[in-house]
Amino acid sequence: MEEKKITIFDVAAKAGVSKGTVDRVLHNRGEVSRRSAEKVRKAIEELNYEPNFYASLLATRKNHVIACILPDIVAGEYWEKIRDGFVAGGEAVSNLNIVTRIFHYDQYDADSFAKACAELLASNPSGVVIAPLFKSGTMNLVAELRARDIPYVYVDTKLEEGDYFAYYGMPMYKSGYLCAALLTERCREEQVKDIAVVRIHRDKSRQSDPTINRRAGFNDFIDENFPECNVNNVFIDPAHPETIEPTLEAFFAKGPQYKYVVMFNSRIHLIADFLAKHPDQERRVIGFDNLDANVEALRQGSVGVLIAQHTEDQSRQAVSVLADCILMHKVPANRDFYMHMDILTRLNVENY
Amino acid sequence: MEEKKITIFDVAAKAGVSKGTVDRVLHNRGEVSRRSAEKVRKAIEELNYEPNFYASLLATRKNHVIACILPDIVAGEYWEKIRDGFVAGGEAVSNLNIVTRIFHYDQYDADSFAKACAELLASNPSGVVIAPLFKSGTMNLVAELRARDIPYVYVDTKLEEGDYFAYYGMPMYKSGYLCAALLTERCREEQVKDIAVVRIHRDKSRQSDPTINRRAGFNDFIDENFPECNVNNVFIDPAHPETIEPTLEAFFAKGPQYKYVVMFNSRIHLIADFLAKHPDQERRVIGFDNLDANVEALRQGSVGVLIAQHTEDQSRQAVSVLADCILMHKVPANRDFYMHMDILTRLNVENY
DNA sequence: AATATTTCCGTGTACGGGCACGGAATATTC
DNA sequence: GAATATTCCGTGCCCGTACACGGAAATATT
Repeated sequence: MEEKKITIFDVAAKAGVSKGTVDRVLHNRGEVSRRSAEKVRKAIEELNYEPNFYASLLATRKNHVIACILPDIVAGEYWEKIRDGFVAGGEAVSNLNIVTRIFHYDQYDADSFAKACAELLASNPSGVVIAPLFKSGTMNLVAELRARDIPYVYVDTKLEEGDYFAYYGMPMYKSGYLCAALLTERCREEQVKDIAVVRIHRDKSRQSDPTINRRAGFNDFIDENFPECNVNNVFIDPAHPETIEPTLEAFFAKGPQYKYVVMFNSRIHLIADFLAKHPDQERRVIGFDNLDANVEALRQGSVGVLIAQHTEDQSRQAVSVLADCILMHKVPANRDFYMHMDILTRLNVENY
Repeated sequence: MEEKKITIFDVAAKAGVSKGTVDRVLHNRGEVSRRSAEKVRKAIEELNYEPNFYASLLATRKNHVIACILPDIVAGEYWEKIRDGFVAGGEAVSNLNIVTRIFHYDQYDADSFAKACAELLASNPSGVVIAPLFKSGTMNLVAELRARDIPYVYVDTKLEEGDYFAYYGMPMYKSGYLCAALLTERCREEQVKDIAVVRIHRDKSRQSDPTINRRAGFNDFIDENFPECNVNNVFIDPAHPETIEPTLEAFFAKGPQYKYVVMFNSRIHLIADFLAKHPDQERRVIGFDNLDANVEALRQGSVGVLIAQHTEDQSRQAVSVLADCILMHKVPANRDFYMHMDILTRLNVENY
């Protein structure tokens, strides 16, 4: 319990060198003969020495930078939560001689991403958090980070490459599967005939659909359990808000009576007004993420369930895990962290 | 951004005294004249001085004790999670010259509680976490803590008194209400006629029922939405496991066909075997808390939904908030922290 | 062999605050 | 008014690490 704390002096004595030498070994500052370095490492090992965290903090004058690159923020939308989590994580480590910096890019402009990457690298970070949307740009970035031996953590989405330090995100396929299960739960097969999926109109040449796996999970569940069911898409364009209502109007008017309505991205709030105007006791509506507007729709009743995650935790923990790495060289046991999928209804949304 | 950090020397200089005096004022160690103390306080105020956290950690040799008093642990049951959270919280602050100690008591023996209290007080804690079951014993404890000016935090349950430092727990009434809503969701009134509530046989002279508010919330929802519905209780006695199955057997055999089964404590797993032996597609079973055995029952399908919380977080955060109080005199903005009620099904239990 | 370079490593001080110690100033006692 | 007690407060060392500095030893250069 009350073990004597091993200090750098103990190590120095055991290795037969001075504390300066031990320090040089500890920080790879060079200027140590191979023989001495070996003795020191052995002493550290045997004594099980670990530096006093706070003495280091006190003595060091350098600030580490943890940088984050993510899309421009639109108030109330998804990336704002990622940003908030990053900021919160930054506050938590601000006492530890760590500062955080954020670099934004336009999610529709690959060049802006490259530019943000350059700025990020210029800030000489000791760790990086990446919310990637552009694959090739991200490849370039991580290649450079790898070359500089800077650890990086993906949030939201990861690239399938081997060198990232950690990843935080939602299990997309499973979330779609869960969505379908919740949508149809306690329904017999014959009851579920038509499902309306509201999607975002997007230019496929520019970006891949980040919810594609979620959709796959959804469809698989439906195929397995309701093979007769039709899943019909309607596309809305948030860039032209005035077109949303007419589009929905037309879609819902002409088709069958849709009792099941889903959106796979975080923007179910975009159709909340429409749904509220056409109330239907029987209708089951499910969306994703606890954006304020979505929660409001949940409270109002136009949305029945939100599948949410503690989005902020992704980036908050990313900062935390990077800080641990930078300051104490800690490496997490497993590097893929999947967020829990929370089921939110009007009744349990309160303390979320 | 790069403001010069104010040190104790700056304060001393400004107040025209030595750092020793400033230090005495800072720690209320007395031996300072009213005049000097005033000057020092003024200087601190004006310079907006705050001590360097890590320097003080480095310099101090004293270990603070955070103590926890809670029932004996039965592996896999509720209090184990509270204990684990406390331990985890303790690890998180172990670098901060804080040690944690746990004192157990027999939840059926008020004397053992008093004894544990005495031991706890003898450990001279700087902060205390209390999982209270005995009201009057707890009153005695907190009276003493108050006299000694030791902050204490309730977890799980709180006493209605004014001086606790914080409280972490589940909103019991609401959780019962939510339970009823989930049990009956998407059902028409005429469908819900009979609900089976499985309860624990207990000696009322010894202990009050900790789930009483949850039951109230449940009943209120049912009364509001299904006024014709019968809620029937069956009592099982975990002290005599062999009696459980016959009891249930008899209850379920003679009554109506129960499609709705609920338990308000964390022990739904006790009836999972019975339910598995008498499968019923239509049956809806809801329990509380993500004990391993409960999660297993959820996976197997004998339980449909668990209303869970991050139980460990209660005690983990209790430690954290006490550490902040002890080391930095921080006081949380609001002292009642209600856990979020998570809805767990087979499909989303995985990363919980 | 004398000098210059490089490699290696010990010393000393800074970081900011806790606290023991003892001295000075003031108050109390006889 | 001297002796004693009490109150008050400054000094100095300690905590464990980082790093600048400069010196010694080893190696290279002439």
